[in-house]
Amino acid sequence: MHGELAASWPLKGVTIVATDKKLLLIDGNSVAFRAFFAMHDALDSMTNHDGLHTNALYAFRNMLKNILEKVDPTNVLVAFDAGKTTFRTKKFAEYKGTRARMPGELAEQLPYMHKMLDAMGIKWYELKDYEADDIIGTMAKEGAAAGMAVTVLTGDRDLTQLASDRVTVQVTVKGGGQLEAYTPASFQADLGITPKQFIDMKALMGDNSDNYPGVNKVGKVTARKLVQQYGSVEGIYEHIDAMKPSKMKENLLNDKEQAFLSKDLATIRTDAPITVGLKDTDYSGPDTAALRAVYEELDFNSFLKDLAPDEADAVVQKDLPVTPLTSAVLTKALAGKAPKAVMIEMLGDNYHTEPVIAVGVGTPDQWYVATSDEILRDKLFQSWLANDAQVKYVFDAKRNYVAAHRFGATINGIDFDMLLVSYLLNTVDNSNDLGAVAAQHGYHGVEPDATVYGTGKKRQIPEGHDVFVQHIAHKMAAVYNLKDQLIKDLQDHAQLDLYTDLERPLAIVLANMEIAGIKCDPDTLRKIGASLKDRLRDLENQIYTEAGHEFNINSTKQLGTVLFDEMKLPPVKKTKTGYSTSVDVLEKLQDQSPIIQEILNYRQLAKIQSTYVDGLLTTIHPDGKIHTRYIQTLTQTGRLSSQDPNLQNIPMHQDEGKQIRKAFVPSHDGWELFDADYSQVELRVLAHVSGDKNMQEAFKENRDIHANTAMKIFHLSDPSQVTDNMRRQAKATNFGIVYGISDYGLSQNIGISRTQAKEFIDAYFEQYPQVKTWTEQIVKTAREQGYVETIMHRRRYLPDINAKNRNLRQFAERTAMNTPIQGSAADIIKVAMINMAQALQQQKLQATMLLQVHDELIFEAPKEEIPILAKLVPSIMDSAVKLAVPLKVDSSSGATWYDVK
DNA sequence: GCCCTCACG
DNA sequence: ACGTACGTGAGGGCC
Repeated sequence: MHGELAASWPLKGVTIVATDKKLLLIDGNSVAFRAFFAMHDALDSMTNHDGLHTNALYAFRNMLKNILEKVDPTNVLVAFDAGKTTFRTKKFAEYKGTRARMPGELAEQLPYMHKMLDAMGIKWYELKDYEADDIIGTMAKEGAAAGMAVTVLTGDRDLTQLASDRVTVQVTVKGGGQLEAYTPASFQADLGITPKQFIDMKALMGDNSDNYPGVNKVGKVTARKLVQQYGSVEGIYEHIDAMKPSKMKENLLNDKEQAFLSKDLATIRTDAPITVGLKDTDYSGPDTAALRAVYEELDFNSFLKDLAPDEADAVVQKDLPVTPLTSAVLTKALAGKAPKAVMIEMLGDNYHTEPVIAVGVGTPDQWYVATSDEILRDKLFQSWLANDAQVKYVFDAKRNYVAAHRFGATINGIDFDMLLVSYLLNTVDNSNDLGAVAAQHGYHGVEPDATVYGTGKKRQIPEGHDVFVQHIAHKMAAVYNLKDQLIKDLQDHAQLDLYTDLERPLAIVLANMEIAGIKCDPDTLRKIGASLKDRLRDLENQIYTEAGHEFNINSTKQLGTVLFDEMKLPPVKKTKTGYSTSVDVLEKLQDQSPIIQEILNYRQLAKIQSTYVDGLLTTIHPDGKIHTRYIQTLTQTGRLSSQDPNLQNIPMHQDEGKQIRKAFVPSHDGWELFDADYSQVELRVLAHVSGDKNMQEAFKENRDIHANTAMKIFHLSDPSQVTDNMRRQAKATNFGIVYGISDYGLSQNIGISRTQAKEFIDAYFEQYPQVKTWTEQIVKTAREQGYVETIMHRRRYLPDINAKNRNLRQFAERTAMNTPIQGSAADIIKVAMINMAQALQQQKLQATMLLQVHDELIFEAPKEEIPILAKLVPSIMDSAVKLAVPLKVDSSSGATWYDVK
C-alpha cells in the first residue's frame, strides 16, 4: 500500500518504488566530458605535482558526490565507451565521424578516473563494440525488471529515451552544476511524446553531432509533429500513401532507407552482451585508505579533508615548526646560502602606510616569525635583506620592498615572486590573497587572510598567538613549496624571460617610483577648489530655477525624473535601472533646454571638485608627496594600473580639469618635471605584428598616420585634400581597428550611419590588407590555442572564444585582436622603464622616474640635467625593442605637470 | 556592494 | 533578433 502511494510521488526527481533497492547508472564518458569543460577555465591551473591535469577529475568527483547524496543508491555502475569503433560504425561508417578527438588533457585523466572509482568501491565497465549508452540501456532494463528504482546520470540527452516508470534520466546542465530530470511525464509535458518516441523523432531529424542523416528538410518541429500523428517511423511509412503530395512527402520517400538506418543507430540497445550483473554493482562506500592514496596522488587536499576531516586536518594544517624571530636568533635563522621565504605582513592594502604586524623568514625546516616590526630595524637583518647573494622567495616583491624601505631596509636578491609568476601564468583572478593563489595552483591548506584576520571593520590580528604565527608560517611554506612548480610552468609557457628580464626587475623599478612619489601642492588644489565651489553654486541655482525646484543633481534617478517626467524631454536611452543621463544622451538634448548645458557644466566641474580637488587632497602624505601604488598583477593585457590615488587619469583634455596638473610640481627648488611619451605606439605595434606594408611605409616615412588613413579611406591623392573632419574620422577608424572594430561601435563613436561606418572599415581593410588578414588570423589562433600572446609572450586566455553565446564570443574575438596590441605596447614601455632606471643609475644622475601613464613617463630632475634627459630618455624609449617600424618619442619639460604637455 | 557616470591611455 | 568598440579607478547615490 505504502509502495503504491509513494510510486506516484516524485521526490527530488527520483521515483520511489516498492523495492528499496536503488540502481545508479552513470554515463562515464559524457559526464567526464561535461566535467572537463565545466572546469575548462581552470585547466592550466589544475595540475598535480607530476603535471597531470586534474580539472575533469576534480569536477567528476564533485558530480559523483552530488548524485550519490541525492540518489543514495544500493547499486552503482559507471559505463565507459570501449573505443571508437562499435557495431554502429560497422553499420554506418560515418557514425560519429565528425566528432573531434578527445582532448589529450582529458584523455590523460581517464585512467585516474578508473582508479578513483575503484577506490570509491564503484564498479566501472566497458564493452568492446558497444557504447556506454548500450551498457546503461541493458543494465537499466535488468534493474527495472528486478523492481529497482533506476537513475541514469548523463550529459547526453540521447539517453532520455530510457526514461520509464522505473527509470529516471538525470541530465547535467549548466556545466554540470545542475540536473534536469527526464521522466515519461516530463516528456509528455515538453514534447507530447513518449521517451521511446524520442528515438523516432531523432531518426527523422538526424543528428549532426552523431553524424547520421535523418530525412532531408525535417527538423525538430516537423519530426515531432509526424511522430505525434503517426506514432513512429514505421507508422509514418505505413500511412505514407495516404499523405497529400508535398515536398515533405517526397523527402520522406527519398530518405526512407536513411530514416530506418537512423532509427537503428539512435536506438540504445537493451540486450548488449554484457558480462556484469546486478550483483556486481553492489555499492557500500569507498575504501578510505585507497581513496586517500588516489587523492594524495592527485593533490586533492580539500577532498582529503572531506575524507576524514580530523585526520586530514592534521596532514594539511599540521603545525609547522616556528620559533620567534628575534635579534638573538638571527645568526641561526639567516645561516647558510639556501633560499629562504620572507614575509612582511600588513593587514591593509596600502603598504605605504599600513602598520607591519609580523615579519617572517625561513625554510620548511624551521620558520621564524616576529609579531612586531622591530626586527626590520636590526642591522644584521637589514644587511641580510640587502645581500643580493641571499636568495629570497616572496609573495608580492613590491609590497615587501616598499614596506622594508620604511624601516630603512632594502631587499635585494628576490628570486621568486609567487604573485607575479601566478599573474603571468594566468592573468585571471589574481587576488592578493596568498591562500587563494596557492589553491589555484593546487596547493591547498593555506587559510585565506579573510578567515584568519576577518574583513572590513572586524579585521584584526587573531587573538590566538599560535594561530597568527602558524598562518604566517603556512603562507611562507606555500611560497616556498610552489616555487619549483610555478617556475616550471613559466618555462612550459616560454615565459621565463618575461619574468626574469621584465616583470621581476620592473617590480623594483616601480617600488622606487612609488617610494619617490610626486610632490603635490595643496594650496594650488585649494585655490582651484574655491573657484569651483562658487561656480558650482551658481550652476546649481540656475538648474534649480530651470527645474522649478531643488533636487540632488548628482542623483541620476532624481535628474531623470526632472528631465524626462517633469520637463517631458524625450528619453534617448535607458539603463538597467531607469533613464540614462550620460553625456551622449544629454548632448542629444542640448538644444531643447538651457538646463542641459548647465547640467553638463555642473557634472564636469563636480567631477573635478570631488575626485581631483577633494580626492587628491586626502592622499597627500606628510612629506608633501603623493605615493600611488602601481598594481602590476591586475590588468588582463599587461598594463599597469594605479590606485590610492589613480595618477593615470588626471584630467588632460579640457582646460578646466587640466588646471589640476598645475598642482604637480618637482620636489626640490631648481628642479623641473620632464615628460616623454610614445607617439602612436599601439598603431606602430599593429603595423609590426600585422606586417602590413602600407601601414609600415607610413610610419617609416614618418607620415601623419591618421591623415594617411584618411587619404586611403577617402581615396585622396594628396595630403592637402585631407580636411580636419576626414582626419578625425580616420583617427577614430584607426582606434576602432585597435579595439577590434564593429561598424556599430564606429558609427556611434563618430556620429555617422552604420552603413557609412561599414564603408570606412571596408575601405580601411582594402588599403591595409594585411591588417585584415592579421585580425582574422589572431582570432583563429585564439580559437585553436585558447589564448593570445604579446611580443614578449605575455598570455591572455580567452575561454569564451568558442562560446555558444554570441555576445560572449564576439567580445572574446575583439579581445583577441586588442590584447596583443595593447599588451605589446605595455611590454615595450616596461622594457624602457627598466633600461631607463638602469641608465639613470649608471650615469649617476639625480633625475628620478616618478610616473608611468601607459605610453608616457614623467621624471623630475635638476634643471641642469634636463638637456641630458632630453637626449637620453627618447633614445632609451625608442630603442626598447626593435620593431619593423621605428618608435617615435616626444618630450618636453616644465615647472609643473601642466606645463610639460 | 552595486550602479551610474566620467576621468585617463 | 540582438547588443556592440579595448584597458582601467574613483566618487556619489541608493538599498
